[in-house]
Amino acid sequence: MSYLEELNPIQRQAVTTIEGPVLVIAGPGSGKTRVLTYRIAHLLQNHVPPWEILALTFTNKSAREMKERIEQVVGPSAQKVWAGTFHSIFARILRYEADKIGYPSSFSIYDTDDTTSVLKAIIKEMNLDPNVYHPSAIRSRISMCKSNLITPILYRQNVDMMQQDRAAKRPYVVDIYEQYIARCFRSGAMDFDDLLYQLYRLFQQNPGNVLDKYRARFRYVHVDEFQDTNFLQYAILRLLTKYDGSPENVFIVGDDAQSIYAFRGATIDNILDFEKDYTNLQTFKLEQNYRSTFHIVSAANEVILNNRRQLPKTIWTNREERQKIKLLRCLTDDEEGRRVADLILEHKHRYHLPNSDIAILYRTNAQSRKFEEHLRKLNLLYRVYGGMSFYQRKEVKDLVAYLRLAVNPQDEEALRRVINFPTRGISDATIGKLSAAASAHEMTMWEAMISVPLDVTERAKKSMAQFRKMVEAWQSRATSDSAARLASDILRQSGLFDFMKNDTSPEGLGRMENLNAVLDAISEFVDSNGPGADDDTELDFLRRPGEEASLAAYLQTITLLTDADEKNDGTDYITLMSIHSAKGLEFKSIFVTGMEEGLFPSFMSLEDPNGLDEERRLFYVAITRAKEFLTISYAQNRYRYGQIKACEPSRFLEEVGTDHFEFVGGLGSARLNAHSQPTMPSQRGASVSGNFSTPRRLKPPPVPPKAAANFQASPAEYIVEGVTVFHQKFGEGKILSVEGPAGNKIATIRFKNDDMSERRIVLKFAKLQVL
DNA sequence: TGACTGTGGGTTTTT
DNA sequence: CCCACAGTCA
Repeated sequence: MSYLEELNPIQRQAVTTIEGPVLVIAGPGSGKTRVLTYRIAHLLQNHVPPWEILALTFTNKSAREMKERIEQVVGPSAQKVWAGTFHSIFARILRYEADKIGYPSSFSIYDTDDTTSVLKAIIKEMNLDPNVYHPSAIRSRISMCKSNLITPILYRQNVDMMQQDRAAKRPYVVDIYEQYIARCFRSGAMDFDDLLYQLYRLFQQNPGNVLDKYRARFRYVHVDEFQDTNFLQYAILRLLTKYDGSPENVFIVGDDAQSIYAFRGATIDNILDFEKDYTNLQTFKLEQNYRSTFHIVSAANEVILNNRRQLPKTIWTNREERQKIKLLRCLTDDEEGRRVADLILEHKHRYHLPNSDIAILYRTNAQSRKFEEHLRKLNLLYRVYGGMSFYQRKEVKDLVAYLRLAVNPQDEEALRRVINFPTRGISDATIGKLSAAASAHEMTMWEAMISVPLDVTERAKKSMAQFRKMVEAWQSRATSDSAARLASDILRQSGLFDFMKNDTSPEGLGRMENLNAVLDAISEFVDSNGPGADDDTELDFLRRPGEEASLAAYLQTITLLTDADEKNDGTDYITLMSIHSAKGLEFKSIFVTGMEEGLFPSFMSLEDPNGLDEERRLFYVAITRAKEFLTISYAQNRYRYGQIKACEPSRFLEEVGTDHFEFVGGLGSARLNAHSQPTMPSQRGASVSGNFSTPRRLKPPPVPPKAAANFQASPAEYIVEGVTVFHQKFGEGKILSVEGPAGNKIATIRFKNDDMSERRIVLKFAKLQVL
């Protein structure tokens, strides 16, 4: 029982309370994951069979980590615990039970792009204006409905919602919603919300007593990050664990202060409801922070105090004081990028940090570019998360669409995607007729292709017949043949391979590589999930041999992956990600960037106190990711929509006591100007340093006095081709080239407001400041 | 059919 | 500024 000794008394109590409902309120860095994993390990040690244990998380990554850590304590039986994301576990259950609610077990999963594209098609068919019925806005409204169990019928009965739609001049949203549901169903497809919603329906309707089966099976249920669950997720949890005679072994872990998904329907009410619904509840509060040093923990406490509603708790640490929080004031977003990169380099040397100890966090993904630029200049390796995942790339989606079609030909989105790609003589006009026929008969395009005679050319008919034959051939092999072989045949027979192989550009080769990577991934998937992967299947009624290795299972898995789930190849890189994706992670050195009003907090939230509180929690999450070094930066001017805009420092900075900050030297190295008297006056608000021409001003003064006051020459090594510099006499200019030996370099510069087109300037003498 | 151009619109966060 | 999309041309 040595693992119990690694826990503090409260943690140990929580872990060893194995009967009845348990709520663990866990502050950042308080050993939340440890408690969760050790609790499961403890169950296993006490002879609870692994398949009776369910653990639900939000990301694949945390599920994987959890499994690994359980395995370290109890060995391989950990792999049989049902640990995964809500979406992936539910997809798996739905795969087994699909027929009970009228879906094929090989149902497709529509990702956000698929969903949007279905909505676009519906909007178009209904002759509605896509500028009014903005597809992505409709998508989020539908998503909101599903997450709150609002069916189209309830929608129509809901006076408020109907009123909202009328007020927004889009009274037909509910009709789109209805159409959308019908289409998805016909196509044998579920979107992300359906994976929860349809499971709820299944459980609620309980055909064949299916719910009782799962109740009996999952006797120990765990939920991580409970503060991020939405109404629907909680409803499912309740169905599963709250009933007459239930042992109510529900173990939930969360922190209201880290709730950052309210915008997606997560609600703190779930924690409060949990206390009401499970009356035997035992609550444990983990308040000791083992992660971060003093200034970081204190700053976090001070900030979160400004939120209105929260469960009372105080996070404390007995880790030593160490570093203060570095605060970087930068003139522009570009300078922010440069200085963060510089600081990282310096940091690495001074403290011998590997790249993997460092992360740059930001509010919006678009901010990554500046950092990438400057990290590249310093030859620092980095990886950006939150971009397009592997499976979202066009070529991969194309191949996957073919695979989806082989498994489920009703999949309309897949069909649309590939029916004429690569081109096979089925024109847009033909596709339009096919689609219209399908709608008219309330069937899928695939069905229409089979049974509705179309008024098209013989050539088009022939092409369609050929296409059909090809897909049918794959379809007949989909369940019997090896997924890997089938996929490889599909790549060739579809014409994708031939289409791609002609492209020998570097990008083309990369795309080809990606396709091969999909094939490899399928082989690997089959190997690790195939028959024999599990030796006591008969005890685990959900594991049917072979089923888990099917092509359908693979396709359903990959749609739920994000780029955070891609394997890293062991290289040592700096992490760049949004704060949202950093939730649950920790790094020795964290940079929280872009701390400006309107950016963080986001301008979308400025009007709304709840929104602001959520932004504040997000800031709380951001700074508590840091173990030892925390650097916070903001820019006074930032490009937005291609134009430079003056920015105020974020209000959140004022909420941290100045004694936790160290103001770092550099160009804008005054104190935080919002609440202490700036040592350099006139850096606020609209007084954009004049070296940027504001769009409305026709002729900016040639030597803006304010910029001159702030002028600080940059070292010669920063002056390289392509950078923008400021010269005290000539103003803003761009470096066209740099030549000559080190120490005696000459730069060719084009200044914006200068009669001469170019000037050659000897760097040794000239004072230039990189902007 | 594909490649190119202009324009219009948009930035919050994600399974 | 950056992207997606519609429309035009070869």
